[in-house]
Amino acid sequence: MRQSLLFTKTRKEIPKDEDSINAQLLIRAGFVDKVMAGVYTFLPLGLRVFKKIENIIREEMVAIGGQEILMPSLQPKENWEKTGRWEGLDNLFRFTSHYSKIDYALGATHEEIIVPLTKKFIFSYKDLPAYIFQIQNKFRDEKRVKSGLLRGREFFMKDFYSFHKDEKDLDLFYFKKGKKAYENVFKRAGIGSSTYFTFASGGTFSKYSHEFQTISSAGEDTIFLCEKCKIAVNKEIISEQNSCPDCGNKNLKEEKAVEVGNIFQLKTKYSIPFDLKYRDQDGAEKDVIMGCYGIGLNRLIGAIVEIFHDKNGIIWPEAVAPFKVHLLNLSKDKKNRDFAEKIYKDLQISEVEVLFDDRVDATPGEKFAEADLIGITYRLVVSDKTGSKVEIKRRNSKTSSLVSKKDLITKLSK
RNA sequence: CGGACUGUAGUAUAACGGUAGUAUGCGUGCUUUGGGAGCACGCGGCCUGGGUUCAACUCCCAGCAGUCCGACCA
Repeated sequence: MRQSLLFTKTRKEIPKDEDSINAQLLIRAGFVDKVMAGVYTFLPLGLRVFKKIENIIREEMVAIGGQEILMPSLQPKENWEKTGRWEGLDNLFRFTSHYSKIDYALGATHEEIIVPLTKKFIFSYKDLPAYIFQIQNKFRDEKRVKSGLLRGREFFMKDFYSFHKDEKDLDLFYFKKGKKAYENVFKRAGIGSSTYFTFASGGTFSKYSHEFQTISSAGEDTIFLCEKCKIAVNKEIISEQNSCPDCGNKNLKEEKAVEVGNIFQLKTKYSIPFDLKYRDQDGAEKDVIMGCYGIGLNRLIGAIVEIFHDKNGIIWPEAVAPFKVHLLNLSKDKKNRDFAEKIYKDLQISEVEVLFDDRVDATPGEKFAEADLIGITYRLVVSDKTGSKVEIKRRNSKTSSLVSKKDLITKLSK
């Protein structure tokens, strides 16, 4: 993409209505625009990051057997009444149609839709297990939005639901596959080393739910972690569980963290209200056992920015950067400009994602400052100084090197 | 939901009970080109409603909006 054609612009000034680092940098660099408190538009650069993350999550969900669907945000009141959450969930957005006077909910989560859905297809033990997920926007009437992208009123979530014939099968999937898939997602998104499998409250019929907490001072949760086992305990249950659940270590380290994922064993909590049953081999009718697994995409993006930035801007992990390389042409000389154009084309031919700062009216300082702010992993520079070579520098490195175009393409296209 | 603070050009800010200033941005022209470059000219603003006052952007009240703290977070 040519930067000269990008309709967004970067800003020098810190937005006065954002205190959090993630929102400040994402707005300044032109990844998102704030519409109102807790609601953001994804701009071209931000949407590319979003799609990178979305694809990582999708691949990992498909890898454990997930089948992707897309459920609606607009939902009927009756379904929510069946689970007692029409009144019971205080951050559910509810409203009445002006024409029909019918009540609706905006989906805060999708158990109320997916369980009636599976009731139309799951009848027998032969239909189980089933794994279904979606990546979709959620609405929650938060009493207080905060911390930029970390807690909003509308946000995207990957919600995955598993359906099992018994608790043993759920357990097996939950701990062996579900948990592993989440670890893969966070590892691929670049935050694996700072993310902890965390015991938390909220288990429906099981004692605990499990969260994936990534260490950050911007986090609203406090966790106590066992560095040896890479396991943590949320402060909310620390009085009943004050040691590492794995090794019994009582010397836990206190940290602030962002909850980037959460998995629950729902068991029969939603299958019973909707009467979701199956016929077992022995002819008996039994309740379907469920698990659910969520990852907030906006929050994950915000957490990544909180963790990876410096005073000049964002430092995206390569797998989620909007582009792999940021090519800057600093020269006005036609020969050098043509050389930069050639590199741009060759990178595209080699399928290397590239943002090309081809602007003629921007100064070198401006281009460097914007490149650092945007935070793309590799910065390439063509200028009067680089001659027939190209300067390459990683965003998180202080040093650069000069390479030939051929070596450059080879290095970047693998 | 309770509390605190804040609303001034696109953005970030200043001052003042009596003509609203600066930076940045945007437009035009010239100069400049390895860390948000320079000069000149131009464009553009007091959240909404009420009250006090001769006069309110300024003081008071309410509303709306935003941020932060707390509570809440299936």
